[in-house]
Amino acid sequence: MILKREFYLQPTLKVARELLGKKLCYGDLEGRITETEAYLKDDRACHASRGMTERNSVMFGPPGHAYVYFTYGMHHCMNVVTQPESVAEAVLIRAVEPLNGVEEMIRNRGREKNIADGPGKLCQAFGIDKRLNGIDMTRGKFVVRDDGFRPKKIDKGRRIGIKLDADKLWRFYF
DNA sequence: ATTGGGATCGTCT
DNA sequence: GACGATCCCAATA
Repeated sequence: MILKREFYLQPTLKVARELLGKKLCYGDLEGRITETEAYLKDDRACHASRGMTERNSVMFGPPGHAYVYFTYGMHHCMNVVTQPESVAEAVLIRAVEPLNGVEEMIRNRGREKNIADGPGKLCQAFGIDKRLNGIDMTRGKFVVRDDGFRPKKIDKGRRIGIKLDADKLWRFYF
């Protein structure tokens, strides 16, 4: 079943944990989510922490929508917005294990290994870019599904690549 | 196995 | 005008 609005209204740290093991689906491409990071409103590492800008405005919108941004001049990263409108929090999808459409992902990536084991890599593998910024992930062809899979054990650690609030253990993986 | 540098450009100060 | 919620390759140990 497709994850719906209520799922994304739970506390953001809980959403980040519970997204692990769910399936990220974009058309026929599917991958098991294996790593996430939470970004909270009073968190200096969060793009929204210094107010709304054109880039981060989707984070201030309704839950269950995709926040896709472009960074380092060459990579896209994707989040799912959590919390009600005007509460700017989100969960970054950092890695997935390819399940379906692997051949297409390999084509998109131009290599056979390390297909989707990073936030920029999975966006390239799935063909996710700014065109998907702001779209509703509770319906349509870009969604997260629960197929009953549950991770055996979930680990946590520091978030990657940030300077501010780097001590928070808000990265989850299995 | 780990580390360091370069690529590259949209966004924010 | 500076720098990033990154990736890849090459060099090192």
